[in-house]
Amino acid sequence: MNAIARRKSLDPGQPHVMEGDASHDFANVTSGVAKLVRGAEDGRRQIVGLLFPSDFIYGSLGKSEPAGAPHSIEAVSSLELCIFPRLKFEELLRDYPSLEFKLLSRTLDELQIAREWMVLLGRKTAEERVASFFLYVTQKMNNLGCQGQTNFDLPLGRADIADYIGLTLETVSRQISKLKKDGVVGFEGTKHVIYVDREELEKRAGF
Amino acid sequence: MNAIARRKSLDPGQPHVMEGDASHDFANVTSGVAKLVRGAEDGRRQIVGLLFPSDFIYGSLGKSEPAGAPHSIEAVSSLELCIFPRLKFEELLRDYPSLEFKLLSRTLDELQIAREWMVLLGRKTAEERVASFFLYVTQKMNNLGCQGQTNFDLPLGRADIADYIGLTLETVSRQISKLKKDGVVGFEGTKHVIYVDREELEKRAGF
DNA sequence: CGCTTAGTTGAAGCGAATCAAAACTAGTGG
DNA sequence: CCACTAGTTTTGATTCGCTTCAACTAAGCG
Repeated sequence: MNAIARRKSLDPGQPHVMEGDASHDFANVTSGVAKLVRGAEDGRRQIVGLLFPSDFIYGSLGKSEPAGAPHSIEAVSSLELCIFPRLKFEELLRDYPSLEFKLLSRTLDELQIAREWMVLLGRKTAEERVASFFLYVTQKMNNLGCQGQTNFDLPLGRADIADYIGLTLETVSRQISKLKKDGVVGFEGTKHVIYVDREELEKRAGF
Repeated sequence: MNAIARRKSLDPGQPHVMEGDASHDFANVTSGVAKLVRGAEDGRRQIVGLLFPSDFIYGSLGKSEPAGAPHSIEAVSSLELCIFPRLKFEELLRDYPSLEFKLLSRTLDELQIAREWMVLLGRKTAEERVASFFLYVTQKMNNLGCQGQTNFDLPLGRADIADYIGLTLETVSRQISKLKKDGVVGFEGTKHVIYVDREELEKRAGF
């Protein structure tokens, strides 16, 4: 597996793939966080997913003429990727069925997350969205760093959070201020989280 | 494949799976349309996906202790399913790699659609949402019935459309009225579409 | 036909967006 | 170490698009 892999490093903000690019290869995030972004000419943006270490980036599978990438992939923090050329990767899938099964299982998880987010974007209030976001991030952080550590940096700035949960950055800021005032989350500076009341967040996150 | 399949028929409105149900088997839609629904106690609902003939229903793959279903699956019109018991189906996947590959490919398509919908729910205006919905449905209908036929029944009523695109049914109704008035779509009754100006719809659908 | 459900239309209210400005952070170089 | 600048975050005032509430109309069905 390592034999066919190529490494790539990206600085914060740099794109790995641009919307519409003829695409491409598969990859694996080994360190850092990336965002999947869809943007309009008029400035509107929607983040459709975050990639954490161990997450996959899918090329266009089995398509003879790969379509343009549906969204850009950009580094949020310093990002390390492990890239697999498309054809080589598909060979690999054929040769190692357990790898393909794993990939299918992961993809179903991603689909589940996307649908969860559809509920958030379609039906939740501003407060519920922000609370849900905090729950999602703390869960991710715990899975990675393992264990109940409520002490980590938010992977996104206010503007990116807004684009992820379908609000404006002003509304996000106001809701975070409210959570701070109510003692539901604690901050050190603007990005570093030092305290989280998970139970209260769940109450405020809605369904 | 047919050897392990069981058939099931559902009337409009009937559930195949309820939210939270211990789940389950895999299935294939052979006829009709189904909706995937997530609902809150306070009445809010979000449809996170539609299933047309040939679409798959996923059970909990490879999980030793299947989690509760994240959303219910309900018949929209008369629905015919082909059901495969979970363990049998997983055997099948092991024995026929090409089936698994196909399934992976389909799942990636579903993920793409879900993310497209995240953009709609997070950033589009009411008019853009309704236009996008019409484009989506006409495309689906053409794929199924094949060829440029702009003559079909909407698979959903106003309330379900609203729950699919994250609006209220009143707003949906107003936007459809506007499209009719502007000659972008034509109706016979309230559900039967007899004319669609695809180009104009695309203009109004936003990004 | 009456009856029930689904869809349309109107008026008023509200939550989040927008517009605007101040406060805070972080980097840079004197 | 501090002043200076550019970018981010917070806070405030106002506006606007969609929701809500309400009444009416059309369509499907025993």
